[in-house]
Amino acid sequence: MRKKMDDEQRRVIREKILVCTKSIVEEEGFEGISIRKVAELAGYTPGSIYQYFENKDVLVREVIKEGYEKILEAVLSETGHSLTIEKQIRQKFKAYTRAAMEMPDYYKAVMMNDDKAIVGMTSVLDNASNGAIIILEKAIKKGIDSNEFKEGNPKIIARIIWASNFGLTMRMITEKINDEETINAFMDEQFDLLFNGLQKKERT
Amino acid sequence: MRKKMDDEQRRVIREKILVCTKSIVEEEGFEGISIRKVAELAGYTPGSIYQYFENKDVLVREVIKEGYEKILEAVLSETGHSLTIEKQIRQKFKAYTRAAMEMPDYYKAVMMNDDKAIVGMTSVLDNASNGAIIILEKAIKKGIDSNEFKEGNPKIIARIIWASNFGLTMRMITEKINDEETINAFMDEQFDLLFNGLQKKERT
DNA sequence: ATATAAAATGAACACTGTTTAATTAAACAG
DNA sequence: CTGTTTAATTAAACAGTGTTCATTTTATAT
Repeated sequence: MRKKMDDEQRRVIREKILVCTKSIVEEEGFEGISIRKVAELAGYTPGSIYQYFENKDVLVREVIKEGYEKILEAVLSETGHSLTIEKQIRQKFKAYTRAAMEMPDYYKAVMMNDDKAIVGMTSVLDNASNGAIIILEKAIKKGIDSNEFKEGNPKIIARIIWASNFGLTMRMITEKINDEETINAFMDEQFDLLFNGLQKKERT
Repeated sequence: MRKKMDDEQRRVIREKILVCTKSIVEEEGFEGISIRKVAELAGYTPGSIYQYFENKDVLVREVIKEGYEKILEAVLSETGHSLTIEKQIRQKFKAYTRAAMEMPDYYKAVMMNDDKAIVGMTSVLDNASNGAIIILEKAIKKGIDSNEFKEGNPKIIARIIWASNFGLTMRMITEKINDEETINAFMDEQFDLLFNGLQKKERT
């Protein structure tokens, strides 16, 4: 009797299917994914794909997840430990945005999808112990406690900064703004506004 | 010989098709739109739809456009002329966001679509003589000229505020935040940050 | 070599957008 | 009222989609 594939064999085939799907995304975007195309590229018939992925959604979700993880890696590999906390945050966000704009399809897919499983992925940022949001939240709390920042809920403020950054990134992607200088100008101005807004000062 | 339909007759039928499409969107979202469903609802066969709309994209684009116009109306109908400029802007943005969150599918469709014809629609906001962005831009220019706001490019700052608002709105839609109080808290905090950041003051 | 179970296939189903030949319907002339 | 003409509508087909499942192929243990 034919032996059941072990987990490693299955993993290899799943990986091959994922790689083929990603290559389709690179050439035709997420809309271009079709089970038949994936199958042909992987050297299978369409039906076989279902032996490795429950359905198309699961396959696509996996591809999105792996793409987004690459974007997140850009944040984590950006250390800049010698700078002030504000500059650290700024650099991390900029690294994140730069990575997102290099994989716009993936960024869009993960940020816009209201599929529960994918919304959950975005909150990786919120939950991961060293995720950008947590670092940001702690820095803000520190600033408030030391009376440097104005009063406010650090959790809410952190999320607003993150959402604001997302909005600008998304608009730059949608409007196909590619010029590195323009991108930098927009991002710097946004952080200037937001961080300046955090300072504790009376309004004139 | 059968007379050609006049423009009014065609308009009426187009309108009927649009109404049917919108009713599908309301029940199943934009993904639910299919020419066959639209045709059946409108009392036609699929082929006939193509007499009134070049293709599905054109039909969908028209539906998106009309939906977004409704969102924009909310901004325009929000007068609040007795308040300060900052409060006017704040109120307009809040009206816009509230309208967008009541028609999330349409807002999402218009803001996320990189289809040239639809990106053009979003710049209605930029171009319309009394669009939110222009008002914002003028107010910012005034603040800078009167030495009240810090130095900066009003066009860029206006776009950043708009993009930041979009980001927060989109995240609240995606994360299905429905509580009116929470929505208000997030929006107010965002404007506090951004407008406070605009003030001309030395950083401590 | 053969039996057995797992993997892979191929065909089918129900759907999609779109095109086009054929049909139906309406308005005019005689 | 009867053709004729022409526009509106339809029905059928095409190529594509995701998915399922009976059938076939394949690899292994006996």
